Amino acid sequence: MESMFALVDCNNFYVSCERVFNPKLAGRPVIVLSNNDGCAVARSEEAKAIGIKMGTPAFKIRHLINAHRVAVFSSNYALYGDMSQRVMRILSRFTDQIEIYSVDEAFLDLSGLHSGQQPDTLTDYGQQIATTVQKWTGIPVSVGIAPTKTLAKIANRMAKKSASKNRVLKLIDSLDIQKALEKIKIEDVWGIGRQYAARLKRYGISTALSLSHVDEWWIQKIMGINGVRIVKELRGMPCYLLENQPPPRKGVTVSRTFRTELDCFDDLKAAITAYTSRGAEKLRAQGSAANMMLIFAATNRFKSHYDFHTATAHLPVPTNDTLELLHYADQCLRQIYKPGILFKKAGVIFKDLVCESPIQTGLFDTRNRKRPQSPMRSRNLMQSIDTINAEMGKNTIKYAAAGLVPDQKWHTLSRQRSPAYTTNWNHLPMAS
DNA sequence: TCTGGGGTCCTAGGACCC
DNA sequence: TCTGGGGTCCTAGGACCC
Repeated sequence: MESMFALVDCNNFYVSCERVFNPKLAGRPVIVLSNNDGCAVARSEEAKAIGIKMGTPAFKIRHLINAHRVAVFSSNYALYGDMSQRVMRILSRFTDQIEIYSVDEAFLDLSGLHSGQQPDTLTDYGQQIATTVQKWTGIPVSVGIAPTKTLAKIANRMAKKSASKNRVLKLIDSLDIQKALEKIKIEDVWGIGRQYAARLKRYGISTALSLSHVDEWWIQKIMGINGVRIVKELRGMPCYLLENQPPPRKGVTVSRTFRTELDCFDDLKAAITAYTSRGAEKLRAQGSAANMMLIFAATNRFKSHYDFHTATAHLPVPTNDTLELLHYADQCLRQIYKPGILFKKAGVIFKDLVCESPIQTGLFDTRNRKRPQSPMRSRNLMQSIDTINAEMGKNTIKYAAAGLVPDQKWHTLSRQRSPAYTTNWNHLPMAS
């Protein structure tokens, strides 16, 4: 059976989420900023049109924001995460052959639909998907349909640019594919970033079409096996399959930039405590336990002198117990902290993850001497805390070392966060 | 003054073993 | 003590993604 993929991608996702609950934003330039109100990470079409580029720091576009009355939002991950789930649930009604690729994109396997159908079946189906998502969530999406994921990415890109209201585009006939590849710049091909684009251009390869014609041996030398896969995919031979059930993550990271520089141990410790607890929650949520943890703290990377300090702890037994992890986090932090250094960012990384159950208790496990709790009791405690925090809101229960004062120096800054419309009863929008 | 966060895969090279 | 080749495992770094 011939393969056929659809890539469904939400348009300007974070901005669209804000617009759903704030209709006055329609037609206006709107941007959403990264953590700490740092960089523009989502832009409405109007914001793109006045020259706001992806990833630009907010302070560098202050003049554009003022001149064009741009609506600016801090990022609101509770809202975007919830809207993402709604979109994905709707897509799942169309097929169970779905791969949730990111917060705002999913691949659908439509090969069953493709074989022996009327010529327009696929386009109609794409329209139906786009219309349903828009109607039920208010989020506009584009749909690209093609025989490989790489071509579906390209089809999606072209669908977004098309002026028509229904943004669905299929690339199936080889002549259509040729014409499309000719228009796509090499750096816009999925898997070709800045470095490879520059290198390929030096060899005169500047469009997706010319990339599709290169010799496989040659591209293997330049880009390794992934280069070969990209070339084949551009020719219509699928190398990347639908990943229906994603494997558990191989590592878990929690890190943040602080709103100001910190040199006080207690502030840094409060931050690391919060990140460690959050990381442990993530481990438990995916049923993993860590063999190793790494704590890092860094100075401001935009200053002339940059320091990046790390310390690692190998855990005696794989664990996802917050109290135990906090114990090692503290040890690590004491290794890297030095008075007088101005830290701007810190984080925790859990690696060498294993499946959490059954808990393997090593023959020489001395954990019970250091930590009076039995593994079973701690597991029940962690479960209770996770349940309470899930039902009553994040940080209903937290660790005292993370600090009890609401507004701390290490917290991220978000001056213009919209309400949590869909996940907090107190923030429900009012009809007036 | 002000510059995000969290992932993946691949490859080359060194250590080690037989 | 000298000599050779080949396999595996691990790690760091580089590239990419959203």
